[in-house]
Amino acid sequence: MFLSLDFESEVPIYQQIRLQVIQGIASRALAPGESLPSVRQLASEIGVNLHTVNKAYQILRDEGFVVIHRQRGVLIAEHPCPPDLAGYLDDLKSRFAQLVAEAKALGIKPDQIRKLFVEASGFRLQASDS
Amino acid sequence: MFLSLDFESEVPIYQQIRLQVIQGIASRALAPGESLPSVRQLASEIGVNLHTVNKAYQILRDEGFVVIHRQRGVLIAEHPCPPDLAGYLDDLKSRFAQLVAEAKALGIKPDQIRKLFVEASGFRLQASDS
DNA sequence: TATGTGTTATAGTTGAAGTATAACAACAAA
DNA sequence: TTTGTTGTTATACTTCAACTATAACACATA
Repeated sequence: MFLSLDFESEVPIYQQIRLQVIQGIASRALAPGESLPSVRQLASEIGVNLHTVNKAYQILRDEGFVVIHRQRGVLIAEHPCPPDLAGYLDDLKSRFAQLVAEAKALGIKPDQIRKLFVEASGFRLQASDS
Repeated sequence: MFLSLDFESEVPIYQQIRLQVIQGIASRALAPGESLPSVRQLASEIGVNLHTVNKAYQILRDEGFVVIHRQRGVLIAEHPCPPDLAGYLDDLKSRFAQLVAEAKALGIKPDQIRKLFVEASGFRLQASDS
């Protein structure tokens, strides 16, 4: 599979799995309706326990990224959506604010912060373009 | 002091301290050269152990936010700056990218993501304004 | 019936987070 | 000199998250 794990990282394995599945959805590498490996299959593939993979899948389900059918397995949701949209947007805004505050506190110029955001997001600055 | 801690949070106490000091610097509530409470003083104030506060201070020092003098205590750096600027910028960009990827994967429209970033940062969209 | 899903239960190891005490080194002030 | 304050270090302990290991269960399908 497409996963690359770092067992030395301070980021828990189940979080690394979660993050990369999310990246896969965002980059269209994982399409709606597509099935993920079973918990046992993925666990065996990456050399971790069944429960570690299961934890990642449970969180992805709770967050609205995937749906889980008892026999069909774990599928990318047709239209991924957070259960509490307003709450999610508030939270996302807070996380943006924390990143920006940290950069500001370290003397990074607003122009550069904006530039990093644009590069990271692929968005154009101006509303005139896509 | 200005700290508000949540002992029920999954975010470690030393991280909460760190985050709020950073916010204080970014918001100018904490000025360069200003001194923070001593480890014992702050620990007693918020009802935690000396080592928990010390851990937060050590990290803030390693990240370039504060300087620590053995007797003068902990001071906000005159010009806070990450020890490895290039590495920090790369990391910041990755963190932006992860937030954006997550929002995209959840079907949040680019316009709304951009709007949240603008609101969170206080920046204007266009380069024409400050 | 056999196999492959996710799910649940139990028990154990490892390491981070936090606490509790104590002591040390360095400087400032009484 | 003595006292007090600073950060620092050391040790030991508790609690809990992360992860592992095994086993069993419920459900659907081939």
